[in-house]
Amino acid sequence: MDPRKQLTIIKAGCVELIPEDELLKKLSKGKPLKIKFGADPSAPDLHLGHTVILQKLRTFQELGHEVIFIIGDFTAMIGDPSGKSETRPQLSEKEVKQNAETYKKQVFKILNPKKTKIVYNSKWLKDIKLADIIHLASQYTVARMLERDDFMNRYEKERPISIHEFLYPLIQGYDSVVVKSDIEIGGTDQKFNLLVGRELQRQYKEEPQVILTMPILEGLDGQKKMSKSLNNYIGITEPSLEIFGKIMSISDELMLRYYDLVSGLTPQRIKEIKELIRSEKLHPKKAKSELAQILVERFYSAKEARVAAAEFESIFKEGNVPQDIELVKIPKHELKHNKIWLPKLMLLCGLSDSTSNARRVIKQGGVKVNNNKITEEKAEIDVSSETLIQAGKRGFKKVICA
RNA sequence: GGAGAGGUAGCGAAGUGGUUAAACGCACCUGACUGUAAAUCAGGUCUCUUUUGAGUUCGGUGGUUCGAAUCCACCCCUCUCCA
Repeated sequence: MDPRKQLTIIKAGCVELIPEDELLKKLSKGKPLKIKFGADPSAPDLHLGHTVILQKLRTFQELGHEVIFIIGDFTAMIGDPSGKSETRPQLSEKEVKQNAETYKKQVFKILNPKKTKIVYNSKWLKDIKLADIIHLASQYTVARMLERDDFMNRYEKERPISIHEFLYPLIQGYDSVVVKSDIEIGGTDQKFNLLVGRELQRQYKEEPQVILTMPILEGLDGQKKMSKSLNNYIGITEPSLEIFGKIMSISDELMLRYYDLVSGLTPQRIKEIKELIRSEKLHPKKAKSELAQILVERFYSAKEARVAAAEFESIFKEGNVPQDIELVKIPKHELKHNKIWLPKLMLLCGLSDSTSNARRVIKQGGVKVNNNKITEEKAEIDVSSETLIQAGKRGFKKVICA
């Protein structure tokens, strides 16, 4: 494809492309480019936030380029401090390996395996010599390290910065040298690291990579970045109804942001949708439902998306209960004359973390048993036959004695 | 190595001997209203206890005291300045 056309497609939705003219030059060579993406396997499951970049990588693949997917199994042991104002705990080798496997499996929900090369950076890092590291470290100064936002912030706020954290950008950059990447892509919080890679390639007499940063997706709260540890994420392996429901619960404002970043629609189409909402020709709830369907379709199928949408309506509009509810078996020894104290039951089937909490929720009117609201915390429930327990808007469990 | 500052519940931050399970803000949960949106209002947020109550919390360990997050000792951790 014409390099200029490619450039336009590549630029869509990205925050920065540094430098643009170099990319155009690389594209003009007419050869497939190596697109580097480094994943930190400390987060075992992929979520919607990761897909912002993965979709872009896929676009590259569709344009005929090759993705080098680096699993930072070695660097994970350092723990990139990006976006966090504190040192991350170091992971054990075993944890890292497990997480890396999960990653590998999930990534191909989006990427084309034929155009993806997965590599572990421990391959070239595990035997690296101290002398090499010293040489590498000599390429950068402390002052330049402190240019990085989160280092500077922590420095100013008198928060600890460990020396080994300085190694992270250096080693990540060294990966670029090793794989001879043409382009490296990352979130905006990775800008510094990506630039270090570019710089190092230059020092090691390689052609410097172009860097491309993508926006960071906000989590369900609309404030902080989406991450598993903040529990504000939508996992791509979550059940379809769960994904659907989570999208429906985000704010309208956030929905527009998600349209921009993860809908995969063309910029013109997104603009149209925004305009329709603004002029009240399209109800925000409808727009949200459409977005939810797009996403379920992406991770499952069109059919699954329709089913999820229908079921969602059935549950929340008509007050029905979901089709598939986990059935929890209650051991006999917990029962007295087939009955069990409700808070205890909620604890056993996972609707509450403690009986204290269960009691609170009951008192607040958030619990239904077989569709009858129970506000008496002393309630004893007969579980000799299958019984439906609801806690809050989303907690559904069926219980029966084993 | 020397001098100083600091470590309180998910986070931020009060509290400097007793009515403090610990103010306040954020976050989160439940209910009302809705579109499972936002805004708003009401209630809640250590654990156990089927009401009464109990137990464990304020970096760690000991101590003083009728009584400690608050006082003392030692230890661990963080930051700043000096070397």
